[in-house]
Amino acid sequence: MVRAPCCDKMGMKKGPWTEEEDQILVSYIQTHGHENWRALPKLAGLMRCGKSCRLRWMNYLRPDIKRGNFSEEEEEAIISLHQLLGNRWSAIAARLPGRTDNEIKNVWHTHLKKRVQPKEKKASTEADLESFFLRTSAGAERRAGNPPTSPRQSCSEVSSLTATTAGESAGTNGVSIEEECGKPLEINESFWEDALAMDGSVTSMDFPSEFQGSSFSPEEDDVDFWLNVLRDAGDMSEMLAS
DNA sequence: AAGAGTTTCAACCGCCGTTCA
DNA sequence: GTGAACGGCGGTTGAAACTCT
Repeated sequence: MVRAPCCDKMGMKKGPWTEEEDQILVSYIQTHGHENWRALPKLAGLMRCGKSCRLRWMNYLRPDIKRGNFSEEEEEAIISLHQLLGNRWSAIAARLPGRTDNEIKNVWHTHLKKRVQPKEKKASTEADLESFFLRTSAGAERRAGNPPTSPRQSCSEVSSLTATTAGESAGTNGVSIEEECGKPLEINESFWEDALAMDGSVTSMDFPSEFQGSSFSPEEDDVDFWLNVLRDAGDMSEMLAS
């Protein structure tokens, strides 16, 4: 079966947006919102595809968009996040307020990619992931009152870890990291509080050093952030192992 | 000054996951 | 259970701007 195009292409305008089109779109969204992108252009009187309207709004017309060049701190954050998340631009953008996935993707391909040596990148990412998981596992053991485990886990062993979301197997307020031959380790709010309390800062977890800059310090109570990082790191370790 | 080559970035395309009838 | 509709995402394109010769 052939899927229908996202909109009727007949008569739809393409290419750069004019100031007038921008004003129409902004005015319509401010008044009516954007519950249905497909229907929006017709209702607003724009000869544009709904997808085109959404892209224009999301990337350029939203009031919370930060314009202008990226700061050094933002660029460093992108490089660090890219090492961890790969080409998941929307996930990276979610950590940089006011920046869009498209903008980050562009700045990566035009500036930042050149800065990162591919071999060095892979090696450091593996080391960072190993260190990260060692610390998180150790933290859970420590919290459970068990002595630190040894020997060290290899990166391939790390890749056997899987994260499951709260409610699936770890109760109502946590994420569990299940090892292939061990009991589930519960990663919940208390875990992170304990980890943060090790010396009073998130950097004490030995999380990859790039994340320790002041421009990229999540709030200590931002548990969702760390849970997402954990899931993302799990995805990344699988990719590295393959 | 002008043509060629390079860089930048807004926008498009097609795929995927989710929702809903 | 199935397929259409839709939003969202990452890859790619191409015109404009810029730099070099």
